[in-house]
Amino acid sequence: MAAESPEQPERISEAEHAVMEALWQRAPLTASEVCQQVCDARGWSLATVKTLLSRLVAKQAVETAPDGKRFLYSPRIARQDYVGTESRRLVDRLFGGRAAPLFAHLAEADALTEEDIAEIEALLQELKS
Amino acid sequence: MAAESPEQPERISEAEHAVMEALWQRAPLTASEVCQQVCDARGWSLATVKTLLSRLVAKQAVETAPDGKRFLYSPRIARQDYVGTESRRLVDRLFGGRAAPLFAHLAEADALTEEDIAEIEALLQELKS
DNA sequence: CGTAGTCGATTACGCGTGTAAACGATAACA
DNA sequence: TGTTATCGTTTACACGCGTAATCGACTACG
Repeated sequence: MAAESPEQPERISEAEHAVMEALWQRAPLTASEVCQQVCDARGWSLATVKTLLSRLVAKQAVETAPDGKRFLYSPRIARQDYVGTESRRLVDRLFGGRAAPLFAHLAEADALTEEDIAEIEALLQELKS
Repeated sequence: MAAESPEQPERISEAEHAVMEALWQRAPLTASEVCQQVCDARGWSLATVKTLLSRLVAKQAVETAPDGKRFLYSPRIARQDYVGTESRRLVDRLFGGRAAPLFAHLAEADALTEEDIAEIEALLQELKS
């Protein structure tokens, strides 16, 4: 029975998330490659990326595979899942778990493009079928 | 020209947010009253609430008005605004600022109730008019 | 007038996070 | 073979957060 997989995934911080994004986009990557993807944008040094990668490994969000002398890093959790739990968390915290108010907010804040609206409409159609 | 209102509101933490919710629901309140609203649910002591209130005052998210010997606390920022920036932050971070993918996610995760769907549909109608 | 309760303010402390330097092993090159 | 570049690991440190005890002032009751 799957033993006990507490599997309560440790929370990923914002800086760590930036690293995850790099890995989700392309993996496996070496630490240096990750740095190439994110260091400029965030003004980080390679050392910082290394720390973040270690922490992600500790949190079991990333796994390593030896490649000669160095390691290759790959995500262990799917972006889908991360994004899902984070969205859910927000909806729960701010809107009592209801998605409609969130949507209303985005609408009111003009955060919806024409495209968004069209896509959402299409999705609604699917849901109703 | 509105001078420079840095107005870059300091980030409100999750524990602080719980206190804000109490104040948004009813204000002004004394520290003890806030505690009555949240201490049980979060397992906090009055001391904790006081600390959080102080920090919120420091962040200018809450203001105090003397009432005899004690203070009454009221929110200085509107829930609307808080919720708006937090939602936006999430959409930016996880979905590149596009709301449609967020919506798709919620749909896929069955996080949408019938009611949500109906409301969203109604909102869409309004938006299109 | 003293004493107990109540307030806000101050101080505390451990943990996660952001950011990075230092260290030790190893590979590559001269 | 000695030196340099490169890895991953270890250690560091300041700051914000969660959680709270303590302190000094004041009030109200006896």
